[in-house]
Amino acid sequence: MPKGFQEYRMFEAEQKQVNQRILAFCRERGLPEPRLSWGWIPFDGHWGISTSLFQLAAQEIRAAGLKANVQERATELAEQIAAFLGTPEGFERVEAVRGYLNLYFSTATYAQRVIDAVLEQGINFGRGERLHERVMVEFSQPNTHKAFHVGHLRSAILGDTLCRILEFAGYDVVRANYPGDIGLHVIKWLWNYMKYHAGERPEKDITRWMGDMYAEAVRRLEENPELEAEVRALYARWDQRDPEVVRLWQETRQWSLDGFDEMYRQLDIRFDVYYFNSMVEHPGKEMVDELIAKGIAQDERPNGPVIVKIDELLGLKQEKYRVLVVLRSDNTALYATEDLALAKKKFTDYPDLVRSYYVVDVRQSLHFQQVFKTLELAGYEWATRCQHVPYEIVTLPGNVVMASREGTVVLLENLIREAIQRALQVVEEKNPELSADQKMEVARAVGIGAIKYPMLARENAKIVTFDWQAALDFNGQAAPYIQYAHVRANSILRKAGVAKVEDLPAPMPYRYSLAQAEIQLIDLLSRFPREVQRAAAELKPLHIANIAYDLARAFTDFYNECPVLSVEEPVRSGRLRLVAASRQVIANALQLLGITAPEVM
RNA sequence: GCCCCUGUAGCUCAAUGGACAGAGCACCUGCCUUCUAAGCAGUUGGCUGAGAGUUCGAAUCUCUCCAGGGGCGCCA
Repeated sequence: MPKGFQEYRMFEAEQKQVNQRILAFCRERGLPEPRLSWGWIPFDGHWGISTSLFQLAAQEIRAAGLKANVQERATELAEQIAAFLGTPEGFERVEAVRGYLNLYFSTATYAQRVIDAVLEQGINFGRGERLHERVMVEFSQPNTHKAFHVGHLRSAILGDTLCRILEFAGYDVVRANYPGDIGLHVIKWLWNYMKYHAGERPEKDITRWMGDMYAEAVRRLEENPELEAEVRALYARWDQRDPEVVRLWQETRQWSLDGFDEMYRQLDIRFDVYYFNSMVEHPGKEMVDELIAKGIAQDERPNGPVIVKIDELLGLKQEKYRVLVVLRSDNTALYATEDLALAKKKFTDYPDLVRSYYVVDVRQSLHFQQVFKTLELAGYEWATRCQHVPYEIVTLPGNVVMASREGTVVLLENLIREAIQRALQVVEEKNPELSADQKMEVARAVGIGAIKYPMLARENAKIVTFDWQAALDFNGQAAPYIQYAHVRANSILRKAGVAKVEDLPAPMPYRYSLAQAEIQLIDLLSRFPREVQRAAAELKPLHIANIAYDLARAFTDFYNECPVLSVEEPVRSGRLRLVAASRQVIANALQLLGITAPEVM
């Protein structure tokens, strides 16, 4: 649990006070010290804190060595405690229901507290106190000289959102990219280019062009396997750092990087630092030498590779980490070689990292466990601060894995274009009076949001199945629904002449009787900071996706049931402030998801 | 053979160890002179893969099965 977690509970003080009283109650009756776990009342439209007394009842019965009915005793206790508490300061009502104790907040003051806090803190509502702890998140490791497809999107979106959440939760975050800019795939690409396309340059759709060129190279080599020799020769030239090859590699690599930049820009994803695969090739080999010198790695060259028998070194009887190959028998580097050096480089560049996260496909779990354990064995104290954040892949319907070679890919460029195009059609239909620029702006927000949301609104460990129909469906539980709630809130405020917080009515206690929808909405607003901390602690954007949708739904209920502009004072002012607060928290949640909150739709 | 993940409504997914397991999609029926219908209301839909255990209480924790997916010495 991050430091200061308790502070993110908005009603901590009240809860403590009630806890004290219940403690006094127990002492008075000679009951065991209760261990109460407080939660919110789990019914829509009910607002307050709640605990069960089953545990206390069970404790008591056990301590006394009695055989009694816990359910009945808990019910009794709840009733007795409710009577003992009366109506504590700040609460409106206390009720005992079947072993549960529910304390309802005085909405007049608590509603004001929540709404005022949101409006005062604005874009910072929900932001955790700065922890002065730095973490690095490595994500979106795209291969240059290849296509970028929807399968590659999850690491990019998940990583970006985790960065946003961790930063908001209070961490100093370093966003790292790790492009695969060298390797056999690059050499094949260069070979094809030099032989058949010398001098050509990509005009537009750079990434697609790069991908097509790679596919062409693969096809040529499949059709004429004897050409492999040329590729090997070219790889040798690269290894010698032949100036012509290096120059061409640099130039063409940049084309890919330019293409990626364009996609990152459209997706609103940025990086603080780029580590390139090519940067860690030689340092990795040096680390392998070091491992051999330390007696951790075994050198079987030239008849075998350099390996680390991790289980043996740890003295494990059962296989767990198995054997990691850290260098090929021909002295060429593997991913493992490079990952050793990369991990070290990260901590050399940022010695104060408390965590070094790797947002990478779950299939590489064992690989990372091996690499991190090897580094630990080599005596690097920071090795235990490295952590793999696994996620499941994106497949096509029928559990078809996206693979460029199989032609089973949805190119990101196509998806973005289609999504925006489709969104534009819908805007034309729904809101024809907007200007062309506005329509395009909305279409981008909606199209990109629709792409991102499904990748974030499920467990990291669950496969996302991509299908066009679902991706382009803007109805229901999806980003546009949340964006639409934001737009509706915005619309009310606009009509009320509220352009900024200062235009709102003054802070006020909510003395009028709040509708269920209002209570539900305020309750959710108050939960947002907790969800931020939870998402950060568990590394799960899902929690933010859920609260964002819940907020949108609660606001939509409110919108349908509670008129704002046409209602009498002081209800009008109170609701106006609630609308402004709702808009703010929905916007904050969307911001964490990397989804634009539009003003109009 | 060893290890990891998943199994909840027809489909896609939620659910701080707690109160009647909830949404969306799809299907059906309604609702635009009232703050934007990308919306809302209603109807239908479940022995949470099976079994045991821990617990006052299990979709959630443990174990054993079953089913599906993934990983496991020179792929990335």
